[in-house]
This record gives sequence, structure tokens and C-alpha cells, in this order.
Amino acid sequence: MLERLPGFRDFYPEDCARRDFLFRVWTEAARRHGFRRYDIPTLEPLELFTEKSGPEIVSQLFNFTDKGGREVALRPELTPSLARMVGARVATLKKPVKWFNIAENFRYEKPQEGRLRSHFQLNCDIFGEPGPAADAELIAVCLACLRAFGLGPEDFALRLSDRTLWTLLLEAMGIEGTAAMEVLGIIDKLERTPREETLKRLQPHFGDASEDFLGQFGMLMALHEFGEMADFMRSLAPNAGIREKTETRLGVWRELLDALDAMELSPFIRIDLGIVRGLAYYTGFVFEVFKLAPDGPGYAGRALAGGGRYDHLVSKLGFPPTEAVGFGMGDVTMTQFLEEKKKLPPIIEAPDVFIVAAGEAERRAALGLAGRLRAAGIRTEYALRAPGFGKQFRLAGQCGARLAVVVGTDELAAGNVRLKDLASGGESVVPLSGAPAAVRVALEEGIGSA
RNA sequence: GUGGUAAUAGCUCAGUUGGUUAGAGCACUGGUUUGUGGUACCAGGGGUCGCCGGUUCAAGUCCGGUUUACCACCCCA
Repeated sequence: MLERLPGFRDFYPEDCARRDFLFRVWTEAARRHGFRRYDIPTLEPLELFTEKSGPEIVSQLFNFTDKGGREVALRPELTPSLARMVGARVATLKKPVKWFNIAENFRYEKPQEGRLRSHFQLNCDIFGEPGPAADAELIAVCLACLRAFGLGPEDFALRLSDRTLWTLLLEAMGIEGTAAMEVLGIIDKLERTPREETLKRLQPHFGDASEDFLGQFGMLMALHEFGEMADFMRSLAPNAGIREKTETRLGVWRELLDALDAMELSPFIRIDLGIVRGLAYYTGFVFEVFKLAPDGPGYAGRALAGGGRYDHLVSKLGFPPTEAVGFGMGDVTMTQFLEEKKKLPPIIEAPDVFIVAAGEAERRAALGLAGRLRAAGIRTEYALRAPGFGKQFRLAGQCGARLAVVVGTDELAAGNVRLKDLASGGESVVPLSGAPAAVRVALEEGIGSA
């Protein structure tokens, strides 16, 4: 038997209905925040991804040589394509550019929980605005995309961190450039790495003082109040230059937190410098959204969403420098989360009416009626192979139709059809010619059983 | 890429120390029912027991390999 490729999913109608629901909620949330939808090709030149992430990325791509000899790859993410689109027209696009997209992404990785070889991702990005107002706006739409499902601060939290602050901290400790990037990488994995292993990795950068530095990282990451964090950062500044840069950055923090507070989003925000994110291209505020652990204060599972500022990416791809901030949110983890929280509504795919025809003679009239009802926008079903009368009613009940329309011998002879409200059992007789209008009224008001 | 666990009907699973023709519930199809349903009753279809090989008189059951899935790593959004 032929099987699916590993890491891919079939979507049966009920799965598709659920996915449509997810996408619809996301789309509406994004549009409410003024984001416009764009789209990009599924297949891209391989170079687009190696340019951004280096040649190692190829091992994680679905890539091949096409019939024209081009090296191509299925997109693993859409940020590079997006940066290209924006970069190509950056001079004429009205700023800020606020765009969103929901698309399938592919990665050649070993499939595991919450992580397949194909998944759909919502992406929202803002280009052309360097100030924290853009970060606040982006965080607002990200939170909205979760809240729109009925999830609240008791369900999830956004952990907010800052690459700029980390860079300053490391600079204060005498670590800069690529060494700083490496240390950030170690910090990124701190939560899931044993202490001894972390110390070993810090050794090349801090030598015998590794233990002290790790202690300071730990203290910083444990601070979740802005005031405490600010004091801690000030206390570490070794000279006036870094002190001034730190003070400036803390001012930007204050602006961001103030905007989030004004939008009444503070209950969702946790200052948490433990987040640095693996990607090298992030430059400023970064964040990840986690579901809260059912018991206790911690977080559970894989990140539901993640994002941040990446001001250098567009220029790195060869376009004019353009500030950018964005986030992504995947359908796999999101669906799991919604199921867990019972926030997926029952999917109703039932027709509005089911037509019951008495016999062959009535069937022509029934088909004609079906056409007219459907033209009037009414979801209409009937049995393709007309079984007995009782059987047709059974089908009407099973499919969940709200109304049965009976095209009966006596009714038809008088130019009528009979409507039956399948919930109340109430019936009424209406003229065949006026059936669509009568059905519409019956769907809205129901038919009393009296 | 490494290790652990698992794989029996569309789904959830049972299947004794290896022993006749591999079962249940749900789902599906038909009938009871050619003028009243969803929720009654009866019947039916559906399986190379993931795949390949081995041990044995005999394998769903034991052994080896392989594929896939899940879990933990590695890597990474």
C-alpha cells in the first residue's frame, strides 16, 4: 500500500474544516490590526536560503535540481522571500508596511511532536519603522491571534527579551562580535542544558570566571520586574560609555512597556531575558509565546509563536537597509493547544435543507427546486439514489439539515411543497414557486410544532 | 544523525505457555419501512496481523533486519 511521505499530513474534510477555522480566526485578527495579505512562491532558488542562513541550511531543505538545471528548494520559511518582495519595492512602498501571510512551509528534518516536515504558519511583519511602537504593534497582533480563540492570560504568556540588552551586557563583560553570538547561543539553550555542560561551553569565553558569569546570567534571567532588571543592568556597566548606552536602551524598553500597558496587554507580558532565540539575524526585542504549565508558575511545551526585530536582514539580502519586526505562529502547536484548552468549536458542515421526493414523478420537481434553492444561496442536499420515503427522512436527520422540504404527490398536484422543521417537528405547506423565500424565512424563524 | 517504545478492520483496541476459519465497540452499507427522521431491531461488507527473512509439524504470538509512528537526545524555529 502506498503511504504518505513521512512528516506530511492528509487533511480529511473534518481536518480541513478545523484548519479553515484556524486560518479564518488568524486572518480576521490580522486584518483587524490593519495587516494586508501577500503571498510568495512555494519553490524558490536555493540561493535565497543559503544567502540568509549559510550552506548548512541545505541539509534541512527539500531541494533539487529542476529540469532547467536550476538549484531550487521548497521554502522552509517565508522571511527571505518577504524581505525580497519588500526590498525590491522599498522605495515606493508606503511605510509602515504591515503584511501578513498564512502559508505552508517545508523542512527536511526528523519529524517529532509538534514539528513535521510540512506545517502552516501565520507570519505578520512590519517594515520601515525603527521605534518600539512597531514592536508594540506586532506584539499586539500576535497576542490578538491567540486571544481571538478565547485564550487569555491564564492560558499563555509572552516572554519578552532583548538582544540589544544582552549585547550591551556582554560588551560590559568584554565579549563582543562573534564571541558574543556564540555566548548568546549558549544562553539560548541554558534552560535545557545541564549546568556542567553549560560551564564547559562558557569556559573558552570566560575562563575560570565562567561560574561567576553564569551566576550573573542566572540572576538577570530571574528578574521579571522592569525596575529590578534596569537596576541590575546599570550596576554592571563598567564605564560611562556603556552606562549611557544602557540608559538609552532602558528608555526604549520603557516606551515599549508603556505602549503595551496602554493597550491593556500587560497581563500577557513577562520580562524574561532567558529568551534570546537561535536565529542569528535578530537585532533588538525578541519574544516567544508559551502556554502556561497547568500546575505551578512555569511554561509547558514548545513555543506557540516567536518573533522579534531583524533590522539587518533586508540589507543583507542586497537591498536598501530597512527596519523590520515580525513573528511566526504554527498550525501544529496551535491546534494541539486549542484542543487541550477545548477552544475548537464543533464544526458544522450540515446543509440547510434536505429535499425528500415522493417518487419518480416528483423527482424532476425536486431537482428543479434544488437548483433554485442553491441559486438562492441555501445549502441544499438530496439523495442521489432516491430510496424510500422513510429512508430519505433518515438521511435528512443524519446529515443534520435544519429543514426537510417534502415534494409529495398531493402537495405537488396542488402546486405546493411541505416544509418540516427537523428540530421542532413543525410543518407548513407553501407554494412551490415561492419555496426559496419561504425556506429562508423558515431557516431564520423556525416552524412551530403547533 | 543516536537511543528507547510501539505497529492487528476506516477509528479505539482485545487476541492465553506458539495450535482449527483472527475478534469486539464505534463507523460504513443494506433491510425492517413506497408519506415522516436523527436515537429502534436485524443482517452485511471490510484484514497478506506494517514489510522482508529466519526458527518450528505449526508464527498475529519467538528471533533478525527494515519501514513508519511516538518519546528522549542532537540540530534547529
